[in-house]
Amino acid sequence: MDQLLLNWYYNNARQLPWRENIDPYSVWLSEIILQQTRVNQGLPYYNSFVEKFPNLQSFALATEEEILKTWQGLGYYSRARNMHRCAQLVLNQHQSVFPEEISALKKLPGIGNYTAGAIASIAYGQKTPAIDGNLIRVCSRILGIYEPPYSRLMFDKIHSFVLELMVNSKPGDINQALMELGATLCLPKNPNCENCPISDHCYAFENKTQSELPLPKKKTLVKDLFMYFLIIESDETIYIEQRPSVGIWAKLYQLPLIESKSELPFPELFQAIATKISSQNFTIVKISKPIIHKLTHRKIIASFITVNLGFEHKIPHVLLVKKTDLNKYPFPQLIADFFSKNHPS
DNA sequence: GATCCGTGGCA
DNA sequence: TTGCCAAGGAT
Repeated sequence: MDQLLLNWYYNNARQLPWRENIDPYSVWLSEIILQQTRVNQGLPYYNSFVEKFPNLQSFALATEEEILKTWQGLGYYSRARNMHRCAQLVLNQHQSVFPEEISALKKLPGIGNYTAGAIASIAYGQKTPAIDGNLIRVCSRILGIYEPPYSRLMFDKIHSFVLELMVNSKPGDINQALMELGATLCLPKNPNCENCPISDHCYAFENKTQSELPLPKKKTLVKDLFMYFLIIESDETIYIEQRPSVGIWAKLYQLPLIESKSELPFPELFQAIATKISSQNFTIVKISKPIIHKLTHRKIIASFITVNLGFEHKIPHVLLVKKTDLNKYPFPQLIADFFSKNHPS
């Protein structure tokens, strides 16, 4: 089965930049970017990172804010912060070379079971399965695994199956071929079994049960979150602030924010604004129609409130910046969208 | 093990 | 329009 799979892979693999010159830094960079992210979405980011930070040293010596700015719009920003810490650790403790041992790789920030396996197998040729969502889907169908996805039992079954495929084949190619199969043919819905090189070996294909494998994941509860952003600006300047170092959009920048788990009635909102800007001397010019911004686990209902400040009042704990400098700060997509519509650079 | 952490494409 | 979920990791 490994030969069928690899023949298909070598003839059908997409040409991707991280597959051209394989080195640990490129593998690491691409694997982190592609966590929970489709190739089409991550590809331009990979190219930007390689251009700005062509090697591990340049990545490690950049500032965290530069990394976050380059990451802006890709989501799951802890990946960017962890990558920066990881690069500095590799630079300072591993002589700028990623370790080969799975156990050592997993100690690095942002590198878990999957990514450690991917780096070890693709960059260093070790016989180590890299089990991601694609392998969960592909292997659960091939083997007919009716276990909860991401359960220990399922990982163990997939691990031993993939290990067998690697006995006489290049491990990095086996992992990538299974992922490529999952990403292009063995899709969650309407899999393209007609073109699958190993459908003759597939339990789900034989039993026509592709649609029920793998078993569905638990749905995450989505809670409402109300955000009231304050637009406090002059012709050339505007107030922004940095978010806390934990939680949603950690360390990114935004307009001064009032946040609530429920909708704020106007009197409470008015009082919250006064508290936020430490002044009663202001007027509300306009409140935008709410914008819905969906995260995995939150439905954000965002309003943008235009506020006129009293004469020469300075707001504590926020930054007064030139609008022409806004492109230097990393913003969440919600805020970046606002600026692109209202302050096109 | 369960929850937190983005964004966007697609049916 | 809504739901699904993608080359997952940290806590």
